[in-house]
Amino acid sequence: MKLSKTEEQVMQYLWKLEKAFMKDILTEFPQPKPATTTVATLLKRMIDKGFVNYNLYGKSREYYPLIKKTDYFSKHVNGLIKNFFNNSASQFASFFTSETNLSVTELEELRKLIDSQIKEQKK
Amino acid sequence: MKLSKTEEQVMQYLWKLEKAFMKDILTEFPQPKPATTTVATLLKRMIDKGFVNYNLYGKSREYYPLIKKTDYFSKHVNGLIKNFFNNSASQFASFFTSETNLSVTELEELRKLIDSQIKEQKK
DNA sequence: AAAAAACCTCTACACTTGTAGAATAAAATT
DNA sequence: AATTTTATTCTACAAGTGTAGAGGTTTTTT
Repeated sequence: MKLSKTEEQVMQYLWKLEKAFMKDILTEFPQPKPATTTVATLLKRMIDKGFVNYNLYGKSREYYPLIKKTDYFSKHVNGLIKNFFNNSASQFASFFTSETNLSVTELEELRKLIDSQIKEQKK
Repeated sequence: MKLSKTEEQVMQYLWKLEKAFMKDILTEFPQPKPATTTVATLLKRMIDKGFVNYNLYGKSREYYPLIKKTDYFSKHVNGLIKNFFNNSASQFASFFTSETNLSVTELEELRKLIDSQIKEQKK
């Protein structure tokens, strides 16, 4: 099961806030804010899909994500990789470095990261 | 305008084949193949969306993509980056290296690529 | 030429998504 | 306590998607 674009947006807020009441979520939305009922519908759907749950405090619900952002995201990226690069992450990586416009600084940072990854894995 | 998941699949075949008659596209699909009419519908929608066009050879159409895979893909990835990493490609990159499981060899390859990118940009 | 296969458009239909009003209940404010 | 605000569920509806049949035309095969 997958979240739709807008549901993903709500998810982002939940990941950011960790726990949130309806009100908090609405606060996060930029103008023009959607109707409360819209967000309520989304949350309900997300609960149905198993991505969100809530705790009851008295009678108000404090919503929280059931999946970690990184987990959700890896699945996402892996789907992308599978879809576009015949499942080759390295092919994707090479595409990525050449096609997104990272600055030299960012590239150097990235190289540093890769180096530490390599060291990590060689252990 | 965006392609749906299945349309993307057809697009993949078109990118691979470069040009293709209906028959060629159907051949690409793994079992169980969709009905011809299904693919026809998809192609029509893709034409409407402006992603595909065709040449007439006698009375049969040879379909071809109007957008390059890399172009389509960068848009895609950039959307992803915007969505998940507040528009920071480097943040995405760092996530990417740590969360996808690239082997040491692949990482080293990637580092090589980055190095040449850096050189490229410093010119 | 007759039959079979291929292909295109139209139509259809169920499911998902974006969006929100109506109705209701509960909570907060005056 | 009365009013206003907030939250929740139901209902709704248009647009998009996955899937394919019916009908018509063309091309290929027998």
